[in-house]
Amino acid sequence: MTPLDTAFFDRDTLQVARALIGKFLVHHTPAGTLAGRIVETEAYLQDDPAFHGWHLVDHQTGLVQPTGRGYDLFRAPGTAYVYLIYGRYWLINVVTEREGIGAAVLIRALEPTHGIETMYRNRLVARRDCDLANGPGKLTQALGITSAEHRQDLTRPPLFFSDLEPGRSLPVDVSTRIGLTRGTELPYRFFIPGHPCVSPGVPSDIAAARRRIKKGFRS
DNA sequence: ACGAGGATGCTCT
DNA sequence: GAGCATCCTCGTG
Repeated sequence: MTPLDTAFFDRDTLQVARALIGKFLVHHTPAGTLAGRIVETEAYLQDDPAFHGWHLVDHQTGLVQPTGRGYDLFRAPGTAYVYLIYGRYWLINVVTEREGIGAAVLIRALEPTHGIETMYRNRLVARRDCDLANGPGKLTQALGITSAEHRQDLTRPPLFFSDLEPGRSLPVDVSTRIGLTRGTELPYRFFIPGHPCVSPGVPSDIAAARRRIKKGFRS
């Protein structure tokens, strides 16, 4: 289980988000090794209204205010950015591109492969293996990831990425992202088409279009 | 199957 | 005070 190194994350974020599909997220915990194959990711870029560091950037000059939670997205490639959403769920990103550039990849879904029994204990509502980690809040629950992992170096244990199937190539599709109100038109989501463990969410622009149709608007 | 609504706490977009 | 890169439950069909 060799960790992916800093160089893997120190490059174009869309490339990293695509390359992470099929890699594994591994967490060594006291209860054993918990891991899964990554089947869905999203990229967040410095020049992106959905990016948590967007308000820190002067988009004319490129200068960055080094304050607040969002600044952790400008740290060294391979750093964990873990935050709480809706007061309830932890989401994990890995920071990309060189230090000082703001960008990250959100891990959105895993196919559980190691420590599945422990994951069921971490997620009592799960009925099938794919229910354990088919969403960004679910996979952190399954793998025991919380704010304790925020700003950890993800290029070394206990929490890291690994290529456990070198040479294997999987199909990857692209779409717009899920659960957003801004940046909804950007094609920054990557996933394995038809994979049963991809999250059930609907891309935000498609969801919005459905709501409009239901209210009686025409396209 | 699917949709509506609520939980819950941190950040400031 | 508003908004949020979510998930679960409960209602209806």
